[in-house]
Amino acid sequence: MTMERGASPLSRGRRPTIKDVAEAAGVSRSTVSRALTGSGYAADDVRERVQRAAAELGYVPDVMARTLKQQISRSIGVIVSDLRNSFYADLAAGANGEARSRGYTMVLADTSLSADAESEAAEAFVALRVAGVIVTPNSPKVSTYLGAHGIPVIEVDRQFAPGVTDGVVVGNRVGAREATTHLVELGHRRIALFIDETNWTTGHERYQGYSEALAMGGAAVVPELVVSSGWDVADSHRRALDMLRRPDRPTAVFAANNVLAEGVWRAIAELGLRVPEDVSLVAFDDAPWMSMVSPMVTAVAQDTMGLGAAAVRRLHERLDAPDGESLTTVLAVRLVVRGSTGSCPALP
Amino acid sequence: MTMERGASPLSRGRRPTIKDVAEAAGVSRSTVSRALTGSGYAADDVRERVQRAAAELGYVPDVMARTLKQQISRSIGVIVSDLRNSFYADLAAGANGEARSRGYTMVLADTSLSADAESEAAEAFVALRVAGVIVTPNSPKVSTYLGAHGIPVIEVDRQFAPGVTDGVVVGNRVGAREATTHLVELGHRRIALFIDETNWTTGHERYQGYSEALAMGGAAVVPELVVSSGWDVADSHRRALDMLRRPDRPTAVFAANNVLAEGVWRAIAELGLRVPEDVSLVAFDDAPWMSMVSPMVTAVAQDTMGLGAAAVRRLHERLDAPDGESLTTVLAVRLVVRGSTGSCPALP
DNA sequence: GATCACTGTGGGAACGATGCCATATCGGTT
DNA sequence: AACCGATATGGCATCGTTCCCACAGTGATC
Repeated sequence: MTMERGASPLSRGRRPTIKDVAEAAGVSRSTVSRALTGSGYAADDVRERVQRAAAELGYVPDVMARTLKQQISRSIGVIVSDLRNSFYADLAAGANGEARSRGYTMVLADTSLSADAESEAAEAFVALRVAGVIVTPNSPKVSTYLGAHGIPVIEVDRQFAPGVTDGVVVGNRVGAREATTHLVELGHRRIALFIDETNWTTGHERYQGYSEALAMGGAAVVPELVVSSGWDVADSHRRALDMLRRPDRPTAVFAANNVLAEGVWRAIAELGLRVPEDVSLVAFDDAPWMSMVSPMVTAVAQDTMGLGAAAVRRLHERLDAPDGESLTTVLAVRLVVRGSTGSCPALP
Repeated sequence: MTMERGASPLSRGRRPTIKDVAEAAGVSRSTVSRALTGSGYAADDVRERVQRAAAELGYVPDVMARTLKQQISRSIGVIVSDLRNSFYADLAAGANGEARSRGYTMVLADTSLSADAESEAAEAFVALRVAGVIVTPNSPKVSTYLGAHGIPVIEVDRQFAPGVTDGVVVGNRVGAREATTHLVELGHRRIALFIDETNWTTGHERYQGYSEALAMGGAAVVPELVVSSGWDVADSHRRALDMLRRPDRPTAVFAANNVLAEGVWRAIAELGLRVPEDVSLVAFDDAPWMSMVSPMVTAVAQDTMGLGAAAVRRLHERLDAPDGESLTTVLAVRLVVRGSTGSCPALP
């Protein structure tokens, strides 16, 4: 960033173009281009003169024009569901860092959980001719649409088209199994599951992990203990209240994402239940608040920034090898045991 | 990779251009442009034919080319300090929503608190020829640089160049005064201030508010109770430990942002102090965790998404009137009294 | 002294879209 | 019959950049 002084040549309306630099340096536009980008011949003295002229004029190449000519974009699109959720914010932060270090800019779209906004964003990215798109998809539509337009897509966190589209996800099944097994080992058998949905991709896998762990503990899935409540604190809060008020309430709850965990936590607090004496809680995704509360919440921690960074890396591999086999990267998760999980109250 | 070479008309590799649409519809490029954008004459049947051809080809206009020709960009740059901090994430979410509703795309740069990254981002935005930039600045440099390049800047949350650059901030002084007055009214006099810095813009104003409230309560600022610890949880945590271990520890703490509040909260928990019996805490910026912990933290709540949205609105006003007087918008804050603040222990 | 390789530079055609201007057609008026 | 305004369309320059190609100069080799 070169700073300009007072009456800079910039301050008069029109932005300097390569032509202005060429005239100032007394060479042709071609030579300026070569001198500044470093591709092709340029005598040392000429190069220096051009660079000085460019600096004096405050010339900054127009990325639009360059991209138009080269037909190669240096920006990536990122579509996330909800920036206000720390998970997506961290994801975006991770993607941003990796993109920056590779000289890419990041165009971000927060869909606020709206399907329309997701499609809109995809269209905008096609129009912008981004090099690729990273998305936490809510349906297969985005990937299909972008794929049809020849834009590489990396599905993150959830993956609707494994084998067709690249993906970067975490070990959902293993993580959910570890979390639930942890509860089983503490003696719990009536373990509730709060989850957004159980049919697709990530939700399905977490449900599988939960169910496997129960089976290994000799218990079965009790349908009334499985709550599918979407991505909504209010709803999960209400349904947690209902469930925890019942006399045959579960002794432990596994909340499959940080939003649902928040609803459950609020319900527990509201009912004055003691954690973990009355009810244990374990969450998938270690949100910041979970280590602020008391007791701290046991959680399956994901390297969320790493997820974003890995997605950008995967995208670049894809750009380098457009026809390579599509790949799903699975990142490890880690169960962080904290105070919110304890022995089942029914047992000694 | 399977996705290419489907049955779609797109899959010839090359993306369809306006020329392809023109040929398919049997008209000229000009006519296509007029028919699709709706500016200028186009017979109904021709318009329809063109639209159908465009739809069939999956034609999406190239924003780059359009922008280059029109010299008017429909994207804005947003520079925030740290997306992982809920404050900045909410700000970005607010800006994104408002931008989307106005048909703008958002290019986001997270500087990770690095000054270099801030400059880099500014440069990238000049190169991208964005319509304007919204920034939570860490120095006056960004605004100066972008201003010199004729790019409108809106400074958000902090403002280094009031009267020169537009700004959108909150009532820092009033908010800090209310927070501190609340403590004073509860009988506190030894009130510590944790703040990032006290010399510029937002930090200075919050310090002023704190100091005014103390004065109104008949107390003076005690330098050793004012901790400037930057944007760093670890540092504020350590210094809070030091301060709260002393026998003459403060009876209340005002943490001037959510990061510092986190450090203080952790220190309080670590020392086993009771809140608010042993020490009261009030924070500036109501982060999500503050209503999850027990007791909940009294905080000065800002409409953070509103801040981002207001910045985008201000930017558009600026674009409509490039030479208008520069303006600083001040958004109201609201003290949310919760359980973390109580009567001073020394008094009855 | 002709040929060649190499260095260095400029001219000009793209890239994909827009929008000014010229032109064409047509019903209606002078 | 000439002219008009309105409607409708195409031709072409243009935005800022890159990069292919032509060309000029310079030594060195045959």
